[in-house]
Amino acid sequence: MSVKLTQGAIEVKAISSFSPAFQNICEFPTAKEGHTRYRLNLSDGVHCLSCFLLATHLNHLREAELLEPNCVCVLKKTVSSSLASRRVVAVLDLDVLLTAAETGGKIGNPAQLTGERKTSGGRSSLTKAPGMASLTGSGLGSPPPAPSWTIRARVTVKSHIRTWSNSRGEGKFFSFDVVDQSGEIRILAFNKQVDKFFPRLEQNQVYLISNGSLKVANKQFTSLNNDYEIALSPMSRIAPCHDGRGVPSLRCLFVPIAQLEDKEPDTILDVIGVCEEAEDAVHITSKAGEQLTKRALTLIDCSGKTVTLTLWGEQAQMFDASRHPVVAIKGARLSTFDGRSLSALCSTTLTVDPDIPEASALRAWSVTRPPALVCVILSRVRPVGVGGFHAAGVPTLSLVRVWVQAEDFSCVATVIASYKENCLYQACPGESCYKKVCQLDDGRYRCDKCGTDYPNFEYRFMLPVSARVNLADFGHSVWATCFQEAAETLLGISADQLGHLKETDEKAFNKVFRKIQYTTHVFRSRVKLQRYDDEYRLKVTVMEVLPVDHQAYCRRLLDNILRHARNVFALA
DNA sequence: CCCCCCCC
Repeated sequence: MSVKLTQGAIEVKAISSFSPAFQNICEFPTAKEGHTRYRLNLSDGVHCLSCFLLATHLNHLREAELLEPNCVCVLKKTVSSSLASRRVVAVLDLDVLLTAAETGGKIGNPAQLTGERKTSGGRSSLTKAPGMASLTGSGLGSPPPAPSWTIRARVTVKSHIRTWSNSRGEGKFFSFDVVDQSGEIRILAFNKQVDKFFPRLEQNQVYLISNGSLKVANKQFTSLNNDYEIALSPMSRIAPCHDGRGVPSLRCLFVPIAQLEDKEPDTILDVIGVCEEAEDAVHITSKAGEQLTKRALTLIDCSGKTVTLTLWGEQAQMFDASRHPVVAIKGARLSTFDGRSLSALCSTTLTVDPDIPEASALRAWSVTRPPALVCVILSRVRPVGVGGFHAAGVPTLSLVRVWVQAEDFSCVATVIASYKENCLYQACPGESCYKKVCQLDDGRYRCDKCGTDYPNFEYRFMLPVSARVNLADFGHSVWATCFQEAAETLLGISADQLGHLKETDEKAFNKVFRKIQYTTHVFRSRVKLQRYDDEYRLKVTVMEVLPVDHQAYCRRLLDNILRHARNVFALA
């Protein structure tokens, strides 16, 4: 097997416009704040250049020894730029065409180029700017070179102007977050730059931004996926850019709700979930005597876990909780209240029904899941012991919740247990009464509801069944009660006949129950949340037991989905 | 150079 290197490609500036094949000569790992980045020295057979920076999401290639010296790879996606008069090519995607063993050594005798340029300019992107700074070696101790990049990025959130006064002086400040296709970064403005830039910037607009200086970001105060921030200087320029094509609107790194309990308190993080419940906005007075408006939302995600998110001020008032929207929250603070909960900050971005795959997945999940899904409310889990962590991560108190739109639902479930004791009761024989009767001393049966004594009674069912519901990504067992018709269908015997067996043939009676164990049916059920003192319990009643006819079940499921979708999207 | 962000 042989492959041709793309001779001459190393010298081409517009390397990102095609997919050259290069041989890997060697790589240099660089460690920065715990992250390893690999710089590659690549050869086109004539020249080699060590300006190729492997995107960290490709580190596994190197670490799995797929990208070893002498292998040949094709660069499928790159972004070129030059910062500080030095060329850098970020490698975002590559395929290894030939392994080192297959090439059998270095191809040709390539001459090493330095990648330095006399002129520089062009457009940079957000992930590369920091990479550049580390590659030029202009770290602490030497003055940074004059920055010459321009980024085209969208403002996702803009802070208000804040003034400060402390031992280090006083001044005013605002910041804004921007995204482009490569990443995100926070941009800071102090004092004169506040006056100059604050009025020009609008959320969601795209700008060309140049001439700022990079500084290391304090991760304690941001959820942005960038180790750096840009501070604007008097030389900085910001111009509106009317071509926003390809510039995304928001970048989030969502933490599943179930994982919030593993995160450090006070972390700033991103969460997405369906707004299951929303309190009304309420006015409160803070400890500092400030009048505040707050509103608590309950978010739920595919894990079935929920978390409380508190919104403040305008965000609390403006939020429309009807129709249970998907809520993406970027940069909320994790607190330890009630186990774990979230609080929005001024810099928090809240997006309702965002046009992102995570939202579609949640939406699909929320309309198809059975309404009786049992949820542990993470926010109600009280920490045990010190430090706010749960003993062995086990929730000590959990409540069950019913999906707020609870109503009839159908699911396929398998019987795993049933109670034969007391599954039959002696019911009033009066028409459609069904009230339990008491035997009198004279052998007759009294119905308190009808106020009548009868010579006989009718056996009727009140059959508790534990059924396991299995859907794509979860399994729950639920105790449900089958009344007359449902129980007769399930057991395949009338209450009268079973009552007769109970009195005459215990073996045959027991067999009826053994026979239904591990059988699978469609259960059309009704669910209610009932409160017993301090405890909530789900009350599930089986309305109808149907054979598992997959075609019919799918139709029913589809009806369910459509019905829920109509509720959710308020379609006609 | 900010870093406050509330209430149960």
